[in-house]
Amino acid sequence: MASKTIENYLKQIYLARQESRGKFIPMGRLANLMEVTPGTATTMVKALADAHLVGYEPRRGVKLSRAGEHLALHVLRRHRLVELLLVRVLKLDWSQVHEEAEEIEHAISERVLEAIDRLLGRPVADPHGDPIPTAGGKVHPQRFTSLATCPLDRPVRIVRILDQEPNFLRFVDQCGLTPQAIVRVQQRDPLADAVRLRIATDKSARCRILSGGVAARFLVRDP
Amino acid sequence: MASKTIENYLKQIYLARQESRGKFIPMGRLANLMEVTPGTATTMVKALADAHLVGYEPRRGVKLSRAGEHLALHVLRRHRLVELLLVRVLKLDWSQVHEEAEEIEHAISERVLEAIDRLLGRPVADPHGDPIPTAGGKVHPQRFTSLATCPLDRPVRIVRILDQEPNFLRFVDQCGLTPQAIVRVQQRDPLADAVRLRIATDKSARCRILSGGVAARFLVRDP
DNA sequence: CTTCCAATTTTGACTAATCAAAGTATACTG
DNA sequence: CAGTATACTTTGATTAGTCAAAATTGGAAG
Ligand SMILES: [Mn+2]
Ligand SMILES: [Mn+2]
Ligand SMILES: [Mn+2]
Ligand SMILES: [Mn+2]
Repeated sequence: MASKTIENYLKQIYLARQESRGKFIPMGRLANLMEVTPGTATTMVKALADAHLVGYEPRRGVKLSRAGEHLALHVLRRHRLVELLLVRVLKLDWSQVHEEAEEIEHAISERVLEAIDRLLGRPVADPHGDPIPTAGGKVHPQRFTSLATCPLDRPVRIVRILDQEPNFLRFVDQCGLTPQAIVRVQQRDPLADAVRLRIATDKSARCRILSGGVAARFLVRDP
Repeated sequence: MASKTIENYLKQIYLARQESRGKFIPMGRLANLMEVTPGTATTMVKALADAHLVGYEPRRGVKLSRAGEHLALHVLRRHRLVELLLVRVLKLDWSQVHEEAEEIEHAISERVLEAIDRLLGRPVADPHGDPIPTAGGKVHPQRFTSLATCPLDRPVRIVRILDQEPNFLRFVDQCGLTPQAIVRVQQRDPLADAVRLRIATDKSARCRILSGGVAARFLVRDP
């Protein structure tokens, strides 16, 4: 069995590659994500390479092998199913479940995972809208726009939040910008880097202004 | 935070002292329970003593300090609440939950624990009838007899099984000797070391024969 | 081309947890 | 009481994961 440490490295490498579409993750980036010194990351990655879980090219970076990606997806599946269990069954606040799942994801067996999946009715997304990989290790590729890029003056449905930071999530909750909410972007001001929008379900007709960077963290699709 | 290893040692010391009422647990016994070599147990216990979690007397053994017992009870609380969650909510077989909880008990926070406790309605016993320590670290002292010692020909209620071994628990399930079952001991033969009993809920009026040792693992009280 | 810098790798050291095997003390046994 | 068996402790070594600090390198800037 892969250790907790190994699982965390693989998951982090997987997630890092999602954003920056380049094949290799540089060591400095990985070290930052794992909150270790660069030397530690280098040492660890060489060990992972020996175990054929990653490919490593000195001074270029690291990328997952087939086996490594497979393992990373399993960890991600556990993480996201646990998050959903914590929210739906144990009624924890969605702003907190990421941190909790970070530990629990390493402690549950295939049996327990299957039981959670069954209880929740084979869900396809976690509380933040992040897709849950299948038991076979497949992720349905999402091609969503965001509040920073979607068409103006048309209602769209928020389907995913690309941020796990508790304070940010509490803010999102406050605004009513949670997944499933219907919103309409009214205006974008590129120079001010501002996005003005209205939340359909908010009767008070109040507008919200978000920066472009924040708006980009809300993925949306047609309602 | 205490490591997983430390939590397991403390819990094992606590449980070992329950049975053998002597104050000190000998190193050999602890090493066996922890499935490590005696030298490892000695080394570890000396570290625990330095952290004031146990008292250690060379060649006599180890016992929990106030702080150590407190921590052990917290681990036990997590373990037993997790077991109950797995059985009641996730519908896992009670023969398997002990092993599962053995890992999960180290991964859940106070927040998650409280949520489980709330969801389950502040239960006082786990699926095996083992008492769940309170958040404050108290255990209600149970004074039960067992099928090996209870009066003959009187109905009694099974309240606790002192064994976590999956095969044994499956056998218990099969017989219908699970907690809450009502049984009546018909006869004891000390020489043959045999206990004959009937399960009240079993219409077929079949008898079971258990050895004295096995019978002693079923704690009972008046129905 | 040289020079220099930032990112990376290497080196040496440390902690937690473990084992094998050698040494020691206690308890039993005659 | 001496001799031995058993339980325990000590010693030396190993593995996983980590950091600090020194060494290296690949490229950007002049
Ligand atoms: Mn994690
Ligand atoms: Mn999530
Ligand atoms: Mn455990
Ligand atoms: Mn139990």
